[in-house]
Amino acid sequence: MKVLIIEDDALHRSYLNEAVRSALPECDAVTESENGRLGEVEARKLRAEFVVMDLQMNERNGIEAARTIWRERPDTKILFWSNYSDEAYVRGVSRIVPEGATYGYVLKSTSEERLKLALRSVFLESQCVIDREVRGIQQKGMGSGHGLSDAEYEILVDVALGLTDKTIASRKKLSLRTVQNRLQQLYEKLEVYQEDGDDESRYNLRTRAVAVALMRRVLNASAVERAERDLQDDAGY
Amino acid sequence: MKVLIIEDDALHRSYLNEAVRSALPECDAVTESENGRLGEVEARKLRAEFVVMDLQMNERNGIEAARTIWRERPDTKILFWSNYSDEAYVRGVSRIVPEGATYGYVLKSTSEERLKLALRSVFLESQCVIDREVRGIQQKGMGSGHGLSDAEYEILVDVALGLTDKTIASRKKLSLRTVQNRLQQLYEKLEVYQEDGDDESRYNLRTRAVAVALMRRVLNASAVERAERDLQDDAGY
DNA sequence: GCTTGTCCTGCGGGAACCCGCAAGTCAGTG
DNA sequence: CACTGACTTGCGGGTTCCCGCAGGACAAGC
Repeated sequence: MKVLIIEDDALHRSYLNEAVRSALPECDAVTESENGRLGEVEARKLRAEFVVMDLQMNERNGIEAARTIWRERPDTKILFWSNYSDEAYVRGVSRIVPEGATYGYVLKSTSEERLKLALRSVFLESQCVIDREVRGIQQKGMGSGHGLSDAEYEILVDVALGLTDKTIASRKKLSLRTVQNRLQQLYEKLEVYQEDGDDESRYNLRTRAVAVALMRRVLNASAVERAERDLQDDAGY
Repeated sequence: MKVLIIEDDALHRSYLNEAVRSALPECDAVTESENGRLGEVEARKLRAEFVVMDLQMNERNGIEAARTIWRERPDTKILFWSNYSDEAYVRGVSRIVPEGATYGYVLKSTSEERLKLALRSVFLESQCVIDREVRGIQQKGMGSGHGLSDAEYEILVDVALGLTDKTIASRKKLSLRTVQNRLQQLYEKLEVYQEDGDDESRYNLRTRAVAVALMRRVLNASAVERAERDLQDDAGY
């Protein structure tokens, strides 16, 4: 049994290494990669079945790395080990996990015990392990609360990229008015409405929406970057 | 000599603690705080003269914490120890360092030797130590390159907050046209211009600008949050 | 069948935005 | 002094955005 670790922080990497060795005595080889890009090639080379990785990495984001790893080998078992339970990350992960794949998502703040437990559950028992806090975020997105629906999230991303209504419409094959309708739903969800009080302190709803999304951690820079790359791919087909 | 450590990652915290003790034998007390908010009160309580802190923290960002610490005691010596050299952080720090204060900025990726060296230089010799990589970012901002001037940066932040031209104008005591002029400078600097090719793939310049700024790491979520708080303070004076 | 709810679409207008043109201020320089 | 360059302001118009109103498509339920 071989395990691949992808993590750009040296301290965390060695901590993970130790945790893996101690939690999985049946593991006879642990390989380390320092970022997403290297991790991808390493995974390909090793034909890795078991991966534990960070999400926020400089060179290449964990989500992108996981996406290509899973694309090449959908039955890879991946345990995400992240600092944050931001909606942007959680949503990013659930967007790319293939049908029936097993994975885990634990926070770096959890105890060593739980980390080891998660390693065993995910790798040996093929059981999905999601930190309760992360779970909460996930539910909120789906539930009736002030979470965004998929349609709303997609338009949010397009707006955050800086596209015009018209461009979004043609990309998504919708009429202009429909796009604008969804935008209005988005504005309601994000509570970006003008306090009808005095004249001052009015917002540009469009940019205000992305500001609020950023502050609520619904969106983050890497989500925008991923979307940007998809956009470029689209354009230069 | 007492040193205060503010860092929310447990591993990094204990690593720092060890580094401080070994680099500064004259240090007889090391205190740890797990986030910016707690760090502020601890600094006040201890009347700390020597602080080493992370920048990116959940509860309260390092920049905000440093700002209040320096406001109460401008001669505090602070060593920032961060994962990133993003322009947003670097600019955020240089914005708040008081006249004549001594501080340092080293990346977490540097070797233990250099960290210890920085600790001694900043705390004992009152010498500013800035990682060469960080230095590079700093220069780029000032220099003639495609860095943003202060005026441009400020308007970028206001736009990213979602304010309208008119609101920005009245806040900054400028005419509407001036604001729009600065916006155009900003668009040039960020190279946000329509490829005059076909009709499709046009951008909404305003939101596109913040997208580009995010991707270039000129801006990040915490910068927006700081600005938002300042804005609220302004409004509810 | 009728109703109710949800989603897409068109029209139209008022506001905001993007931006070229021109004129004015103010500093520094020959 | 005139001249250049950087910054500010006003005007005007073409475009995009925000959004109310109204109509149509489709599914679910009394």
